[in-house]
Amino acid sequence: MMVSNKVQIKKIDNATARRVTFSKRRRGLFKKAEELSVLCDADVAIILFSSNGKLFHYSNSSMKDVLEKRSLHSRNLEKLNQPSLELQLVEDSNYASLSKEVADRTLQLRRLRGEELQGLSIEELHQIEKSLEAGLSRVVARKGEVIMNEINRLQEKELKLMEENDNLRQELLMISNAWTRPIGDSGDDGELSESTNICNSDGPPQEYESSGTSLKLGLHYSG
Amino acid sequence: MMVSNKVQIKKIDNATARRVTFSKRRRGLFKKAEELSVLCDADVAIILFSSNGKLFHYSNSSMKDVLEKRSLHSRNLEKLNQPSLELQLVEDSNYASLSKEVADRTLQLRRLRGEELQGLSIEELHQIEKSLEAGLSRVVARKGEVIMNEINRLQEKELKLMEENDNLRQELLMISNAWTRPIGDSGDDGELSESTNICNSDGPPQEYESSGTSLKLGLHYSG
DNA sequence: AACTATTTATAAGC
DNA sequence: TGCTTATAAATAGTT
Repeated sequence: MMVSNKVQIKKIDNATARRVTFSKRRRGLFKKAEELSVLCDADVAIILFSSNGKLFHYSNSSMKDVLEKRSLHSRNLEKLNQPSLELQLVEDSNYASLSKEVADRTLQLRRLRGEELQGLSIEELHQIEKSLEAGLSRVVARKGEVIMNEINRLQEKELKLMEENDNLRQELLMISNAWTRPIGDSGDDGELSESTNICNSDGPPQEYESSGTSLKLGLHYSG
Repeated sequence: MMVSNKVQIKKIDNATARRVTFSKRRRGLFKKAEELSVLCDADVAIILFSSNGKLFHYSNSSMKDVLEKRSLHSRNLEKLNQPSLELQLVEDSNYASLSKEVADRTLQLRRLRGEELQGLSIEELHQIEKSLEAGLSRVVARKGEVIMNEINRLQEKELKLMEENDNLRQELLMISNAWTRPIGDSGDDGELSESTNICNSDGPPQEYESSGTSLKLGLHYSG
């Protein structure tokens, strides 16, 4: 018995059953909305017309004023080509609540910057102070993380560059050896000491864009 | 495991979990709304802002056309008939920029709370830190002001009350003197020492609502 | 409205 | 994000 088989999602013909289901599901829907707004810190508004044309609505606190003001004294906007009350509600509340959110968040931001504090109680000021301290400690912690990451990255890069330097020095040494018994022509001195301006191991670290380890000097030696 | 114990309906602290739950429950909510509208032939519209300020909405078909066609807003329903295309565009961009502002401020707020910091550079983190420090110092300063004001206010009130006390004591003294040579009738002892339960200068400070300094005891003495 | 068998939603894990 | 699954929650049908 009870919920014997899957409910077909189609219009309920029996008017009484429809009213009952409407009531139950309306409550369920509003409850879900409430939970969503609390759990996820979201703002939600629901406007609902029964098949008899009766209006219901739900909204969590921060949207409440707008919706309620509207639905209570259903404003005397212009009547002509009235796009129906419900749509006005939706549209107006959309825009108005958006405006409200901007204003709200702007005020919060300014207070976090230490502005617009007049009229706040000691307790409220204390709350803001706590919030700032908490945020500050998180930001500082995060900065520390990022800095450590950066340092690690730099250290790794340094290591890599030192390796690369070693490789370069070794290749240079090989070249140097190759030049001591030149095969090709000319001979305007084949002097290449281990300390040249091409690669000075004592100099400051230079910016290598990870150029690989093979030497490309444009010199062609054959050995 | 899984949904092991009853879920607490309170704000989810973990930002990631909150986003996931928001997505899931948003889908659930919209589904419920859809079912309600079909089963019960109702009209329903839902407007939803995530905690990041992002806008979502649902509406069943009979509300949908208008909602979507007019991008769910248009501030000036006061405008006659169909607002011109340009006007709608202006409104749309107004709305869009408003939306953007909400998102923007929301992000700023969250970062000031130490959330959503991933991907920020050291410099950016440093800016936020500076901003928090500046805000904190202003808030703390303001709190100091408010506290000092409160202290001053209390001190002034204390002074005033002490004055009032003095006046009351003096008046009492006068009454006391008056009673030592009674003019009226009877004589059931006119004993009124300086220490009565009417005004005991050694008692704890009492809450006087600044009742002025003249004595109204309902006693009439003639001297 | 209250009750319950059943369906549905969903939190946690991956 | 999407899928899975154990469990909590919603609810259809009946009283």
